[in-house]
Amino acid sequence: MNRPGMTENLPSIVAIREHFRARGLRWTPQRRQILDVLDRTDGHITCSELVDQCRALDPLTTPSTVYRTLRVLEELGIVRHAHGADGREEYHVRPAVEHGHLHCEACGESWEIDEAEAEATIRSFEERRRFAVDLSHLTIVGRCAACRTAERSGSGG
Amino acid sequence: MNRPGMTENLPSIVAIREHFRARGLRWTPQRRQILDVLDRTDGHITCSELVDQCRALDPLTTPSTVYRTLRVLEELGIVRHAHGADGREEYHVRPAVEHGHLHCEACGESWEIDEAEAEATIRSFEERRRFAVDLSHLTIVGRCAACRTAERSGSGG
DNA sequence: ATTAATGCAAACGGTTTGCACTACT
DNA sequence: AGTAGTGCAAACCGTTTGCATTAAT
Repeated sequence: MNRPGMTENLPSIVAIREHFRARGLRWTPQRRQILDVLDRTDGHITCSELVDQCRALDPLTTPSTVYRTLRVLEELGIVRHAHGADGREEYHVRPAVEHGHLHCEACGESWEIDEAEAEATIRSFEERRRFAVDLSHLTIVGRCAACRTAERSGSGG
Repeated sequence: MNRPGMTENLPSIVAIREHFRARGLRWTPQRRQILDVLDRTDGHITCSELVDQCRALDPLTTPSTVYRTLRVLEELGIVRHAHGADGREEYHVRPAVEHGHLHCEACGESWEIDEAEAEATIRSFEERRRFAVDLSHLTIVGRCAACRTAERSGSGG
């Protein structure tokens, strides 16, 4: 999560505002609000989480506005969406470095996969198939070390 | 796709019927029909595709029955579900060998990834994180060789 | 006869849309 | 003033559920 006043994941709000205006898009309080929430978001967020968090700041927040804004932000390249392990739409705050996710199907925890970590994967598909893996869309599901250990010791449930 | 009379992906229908009965579950024409469609399916199928195909055989097919049967089949270990690149539920006909999918975000085509092909991926996460990749749940999204070539020659969209 | 499974129709949750209104530019 | 964006409510799509009925055992 970004520290207040620091934008690690997002270009500065000011830069984004200019980005909007340059395209003839308007800068509204709702959009600003959404960007504020995204700026505080670490990694990814689902649409409904975003709606909820915006509602915490402004109870009048409407889902349709959030969804529409998200689409605009994606067109501008500021966020990207992918589908999480449960099939829901997840928006990634566009990170300085693209990354994927590792998701444990036992405990539900997830972790980021950076390019270094995905290197073997990316390279193997590049070499075998000339297939360019989209790291930001990569979600690898399986079982994490902790859960595997727990399974081994616990009663096999 | 299986040739008629050959069941490569599924245990034989007879075996499955016994599987059902052994558990006190009932063998109905609807279930048989669903299994027939699954048996002809190569790799994976979405629920609605399955409903459609069943309807082609029997127009009276009801979605709820299909969804419910799919859940039972998953409990019996006969199929597995995952989420495709678009977030929809996809059922994999349980294959002799588990596999994942490679999905091209440009042309929408997809291919199977067998264990040999996923080896680098599986091993790298095992080694770095002790994370056991669930190959049958793996969907790697990116751009295939053909689309990359097309992009290079065509007008950069 | 027993009780699991079906079919229907309604509910559901996430997402999208049409439209009149608001407000940024 | 002009037009993009908002808010609302209704539509939508895939999926799930409750319940009375049907049918496999």
